Amino acid sequence: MKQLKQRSDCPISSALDIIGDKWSLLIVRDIMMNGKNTYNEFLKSVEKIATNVLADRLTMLEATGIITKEEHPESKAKIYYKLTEKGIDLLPVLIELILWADEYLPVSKSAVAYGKVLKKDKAGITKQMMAALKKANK
Amino acid sequence: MKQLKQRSDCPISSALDIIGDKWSLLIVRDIMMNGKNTYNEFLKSVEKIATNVLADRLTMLEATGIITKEEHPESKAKIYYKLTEKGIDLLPVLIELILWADEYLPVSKSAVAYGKVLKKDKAGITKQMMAALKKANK
DNA sequence: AAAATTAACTTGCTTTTTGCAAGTTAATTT
DNA sequence: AAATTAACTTGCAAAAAGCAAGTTAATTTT
Repeated sequence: MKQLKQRSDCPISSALDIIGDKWSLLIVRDIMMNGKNTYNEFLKSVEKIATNVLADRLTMLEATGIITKEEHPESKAKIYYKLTEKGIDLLPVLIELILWADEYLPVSKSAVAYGKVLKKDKAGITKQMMAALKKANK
Repeated sequence: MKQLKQRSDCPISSALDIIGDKWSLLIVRDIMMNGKNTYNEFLKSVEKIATNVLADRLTMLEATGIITKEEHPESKAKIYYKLTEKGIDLLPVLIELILWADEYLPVSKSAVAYGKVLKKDKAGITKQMMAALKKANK
């Protein structure tokens, strides 16, 4: 696995030591916003993560306490990945990334629309989503 | 240079295509919060970025419109790197990373203290910092 | 005014990470 | 019983990161 070392005690740097890559936050996104919870569901995302990289990221997200592996309620062949509270608390980071991308990068129509809604009541929507995620996670 | 391609039209993915790595946001941080503006100042940061990686990231941050290169006011030997508005608008992302790291990762005492202050009036402090950065940037 | 230093890179090389295709094993479905 | 699905692992090539040393122009020191 990609080794986990802290480059400094700066909070930004420390956060990036864990989630500063192209894939980790997409897995968090898929669980948080796209209702995905299994390896194969993550694999099917449009961004096409490589199988070994996905396995690696899942291991490290679990090791850092962002996700947990659980028994899948419907099948023993599946593993149910879910966010921990630490993982759910990444929501505000994702929200800010969405707002920034929405302002400056070419994104889908639906993302633009969602950005507009978000912008009007960022704090409220974030709070509400966070509460829903935490409630559903119990 | 690291090539820039959009993996999808998802805003989170698109943002990560640009700043989803271990170094880009540290350069933004150094300009935004640590008063650094030159190659050698970036090199001296505690996280110890490699010289070629720094050169690469500066090129790509400029190519994506997050920073600009300007004449240094004091010396022709130096280059003055500054944030664009697009770069300044990454402040909320950095703020959320700080808050998350502050809550879940081992960070410096001063970062913990700053996090507490931030938490009390996130929106207000962000707004004020943003205004100060944009004003200073004119 | 020559020599040393500084600033911003570049180059070459090794190590690490990513990407891709194929293979494995257990559980589930046909 | 055979085929499929789910979650990985393995092997290998390509890309990126890390490290040390070198280059060039500007600036400072002697």
